Amino acid sequence: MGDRAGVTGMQRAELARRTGCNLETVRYYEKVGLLPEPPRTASGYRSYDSTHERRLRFVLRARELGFSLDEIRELLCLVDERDRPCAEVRDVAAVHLAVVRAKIADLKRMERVLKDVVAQCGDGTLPECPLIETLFQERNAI
Amino acid sequence: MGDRAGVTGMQRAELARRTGCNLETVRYYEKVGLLPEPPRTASGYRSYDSTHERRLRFVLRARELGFSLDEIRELLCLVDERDRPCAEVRDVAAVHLAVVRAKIADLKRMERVLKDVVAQCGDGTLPECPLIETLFQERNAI
DNA sequence: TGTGCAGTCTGTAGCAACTACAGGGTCAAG
DNA sequence: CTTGACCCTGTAGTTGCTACAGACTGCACA
Repeated sequence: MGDRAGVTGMQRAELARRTGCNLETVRYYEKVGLLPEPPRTASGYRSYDSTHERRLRFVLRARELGFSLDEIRELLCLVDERDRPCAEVRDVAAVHLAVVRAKIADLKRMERVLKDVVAQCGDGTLPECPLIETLFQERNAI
Repeated sequence: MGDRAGVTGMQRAELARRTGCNLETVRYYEKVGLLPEPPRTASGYRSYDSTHERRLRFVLRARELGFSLDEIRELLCLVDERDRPCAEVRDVAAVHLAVVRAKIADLKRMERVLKDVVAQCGDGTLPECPLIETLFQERNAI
């Protein structure tokens, strides 16, 4: 409970711990404009609160879903505008979904070829390795 | 035919053109030790032949299959050793296959979530965007 | 009051795997 | 003899972090 509501005065390490984010990455996200610059204590230490935590969780979650930092920046703009961003957000996600699917297709092609050649190698006692032979063949023959 | 047998005295641009490799990448592969340093003309121009082309094709093809440059270096060592590398080559490929499969699994998880939230957004007229809400939720809830 | 240690700050350098210049040299055609 | 296309080198940029070095702060314990 106390863990969820209105926390203030967090230092970087605590924010990182609470979100599971790497310590340095927090500062990096601030540098590239994904997190707002937090207020500072008298001695210059960053002082985070729940809004920072919420925003960082958003970024981390979007990264888990494979969004690039540019895409996340775009999403955050839409979130901030609050105008009726649902259609635009959906479009960003749909584009990203297409990219993810293309990557899956790529990897599946790789997987198929690799599985085949590994199988052809059998117990590895062949004099001419079929895998090596495959790799010396033309590209685009996949 | 003339395109396949014993070509000599190729310049970088021709090697790149023949293999479909980016011009700068040829030099990069040489720098990181994936291609041997070719002989030079009197004025210092690189002069490639079919063996370079063959090796470059190997590298490019392995890259297409997602092997890292380190893995390719390892494969090329095994190719050069020629001792009976089939078993070792198969092991390198098997490890890589596992990595590829893990990536596919990752991307499929992303795809599932993205597909769901995009569908939830429907025609994009909802006041509270379900995609945004999802992104603000806990991590590891995928 | 001192001292030690953990935390924070900044800037910068490193990783993969390229890609793209800038600023010069070379070479063949017209 | 000039023009343009090629070649050379080294270095800087890309993406998304991660890890340091060197200095400062802040708190507990003796």
